[in-house]
Amino acid sequence: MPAQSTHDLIVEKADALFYESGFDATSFADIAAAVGISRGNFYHHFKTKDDILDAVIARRMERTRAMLDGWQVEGESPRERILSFIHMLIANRTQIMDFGCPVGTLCSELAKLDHAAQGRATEILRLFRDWLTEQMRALGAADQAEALALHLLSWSQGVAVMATAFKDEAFIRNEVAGIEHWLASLPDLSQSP
Amino acid sequence: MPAQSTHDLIVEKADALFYESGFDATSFADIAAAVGISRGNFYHHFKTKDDILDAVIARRMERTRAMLDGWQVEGESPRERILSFIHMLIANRTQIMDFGCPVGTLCSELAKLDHAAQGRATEILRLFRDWLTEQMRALGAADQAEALALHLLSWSQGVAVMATAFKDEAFIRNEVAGIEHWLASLPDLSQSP
DNA sequence: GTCTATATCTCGATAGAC
DNA sequence: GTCTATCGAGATATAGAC
Repeated sequence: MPAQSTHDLIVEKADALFYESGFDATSFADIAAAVGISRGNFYHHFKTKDDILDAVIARRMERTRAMLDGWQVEGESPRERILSFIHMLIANRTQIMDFGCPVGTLCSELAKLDHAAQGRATEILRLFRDWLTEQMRALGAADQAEALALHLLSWSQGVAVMATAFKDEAFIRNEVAGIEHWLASLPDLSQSP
Repeated sequence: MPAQSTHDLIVEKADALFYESGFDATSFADIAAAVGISRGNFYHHFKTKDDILDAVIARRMERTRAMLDGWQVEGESPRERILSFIHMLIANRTQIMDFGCPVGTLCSELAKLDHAAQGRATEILRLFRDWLTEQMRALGAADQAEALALHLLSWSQGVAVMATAFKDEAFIRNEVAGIEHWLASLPDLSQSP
């Protein structure tokens, strides 16, 4: 494995800080301190804060694609693959209770800032939507596939917001059980003629 | 109606700006400009920015209580009252697509800022939770009442986040129809012996 | 590619005249 | 109760030595 470039290290640390403290509240000094370089050195790699945001969003896009590809290969059925998505809420529960969903909270913040990158952040959410739509279609949902995908994505976003506000792990587990029950109740029409 | 005091006017304008731009991104200068007073005059009314936040949260608590009381009086059944809650998503759809839910986004932002007022913001959400729990109990949900209330609150939060990200009014209407269907499917046990 | 030093701006907050 | 003037801190961003 090659040594990580300063450029990539900045993006990695900025990604974490934007998640944990928000984009606006994270300063160059915060990122520089996390990376271990001086503030001045920063501008050799990124000219503006918005450039870093673009790089962070691009990184999240890449990693999301890789994660979805992994679930696609590992899952032996659409239902199993959708469960991989759902179980993110359990796997990341501690971080979610502290900072919410990385994508949902970024979209909400950029909306309030009326930031130009708002559309690019939504693209990450669209990756999930399209992947889930594909799984729903494989379940035979046909023209209902996208609505079901959006509903599931929305459900997970609601759980994340509530978990952050109430810091309630039992609520997360309860809702995840509810989602699993809902998924199981969806009829599988893919074997029909 | 008495003339509105400068104090109350500051809180009203700050409330709107915190919603539309976020707490952190809203400066004293922004609020002062909206109210039409100088920055210096500000500190006669509020000593710190956190004091304004506390006043804004208190205002939202009051107004939420008043709204819930109104629904309680106007609604002729628990089901009707719950519909009043659900239809907020339709009535406020334009603002929600621009800025999300005022309460949910505030809780998320304060969580990332690790702000001391985080718990007070959650109290607003708790008002909705407890009121909805009461309605569910009136429907005969008994020990499931709070879980149903949290589920509905979570559902609405998810719709708000998604609506903000995708700017999709059809999605809101679709989900509201789904919530109405879910509500109608809940058995009413309140008439049972 | 990394550093120090600095410019400029805006922030929250204060002092004091009226 | 409202204003102007100003402080110190910290923000983004730049210049230039090494």
